[in-house]
Amino acid sequence: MKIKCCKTNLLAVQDTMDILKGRWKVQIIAALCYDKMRFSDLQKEIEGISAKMLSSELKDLEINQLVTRTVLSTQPITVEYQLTDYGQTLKKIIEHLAEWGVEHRKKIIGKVIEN
Amino acid sequence: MKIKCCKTNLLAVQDTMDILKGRWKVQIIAALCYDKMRFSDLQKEIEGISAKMLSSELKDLEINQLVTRTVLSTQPITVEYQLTDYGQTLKKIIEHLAEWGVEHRKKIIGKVIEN
DNA sequence: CCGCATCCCGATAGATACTG
DNA sequence: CAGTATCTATCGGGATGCGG
Repeated sequence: MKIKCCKTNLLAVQDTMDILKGRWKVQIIAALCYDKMRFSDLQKEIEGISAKMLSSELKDLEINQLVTRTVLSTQPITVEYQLTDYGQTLKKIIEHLAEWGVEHRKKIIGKVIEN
Repeated sequence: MKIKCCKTNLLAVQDTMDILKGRWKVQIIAALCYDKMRFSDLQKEIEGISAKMLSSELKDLEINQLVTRTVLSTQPITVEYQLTDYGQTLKKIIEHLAEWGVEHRKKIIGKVIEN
């Protein structure tokens, strides 16, 4: 598909960003990319996130049908989150973001060494 | 490059998102993807952005070496912005975001029609 | 273990007016 | 035309405590 530079595409980009907005959503999706995870494991995996934010961000993602929430009748209760098929369609984007981030960090480190 | 689900990659993703964060940066880059543009044209192209935001977001992008700023000695003065080669490396990501946004909108519209 | 409720603060960004 | 300055409203998100 050919993307042209016009308002339609600016809006399309914005639609996507609206769903991924906030400090944590992309990281949550990235963490779920390769496996379902429990709430507490997600919180360990994602450095610095509070339970409140994890909970509310997951709810947003659930509303947008990117993740499913499964309550397990363990004692005490545990909850598993997992990407939906639809959520999986974001995987490629996440991978690109990660690759770019890695390259960017290299570039920054290179600069630091130069000086 | 193989991306694994580990903290390193969550951080890499976050590095990228930090650079693209805020309501407007991605749209600005998208607008500049296929041509350099003047300040006023950018403001027309990007629905709803104020001069203040456009100015400060462009400054951030310039600091991160994603765009260049060129003052033309016209009367009155005009300023052109254009993606750097480094900024161009974000083009693929933007395209993916746009494609996903288009698909997502289709999905949403489908839902609306269903109900 | 999971997650909601409340309180609170700093960052973000909109409106408006002004300048070289 | 391309910004800057100021003022304000809003929002993200941290801390803490409670409840199922």
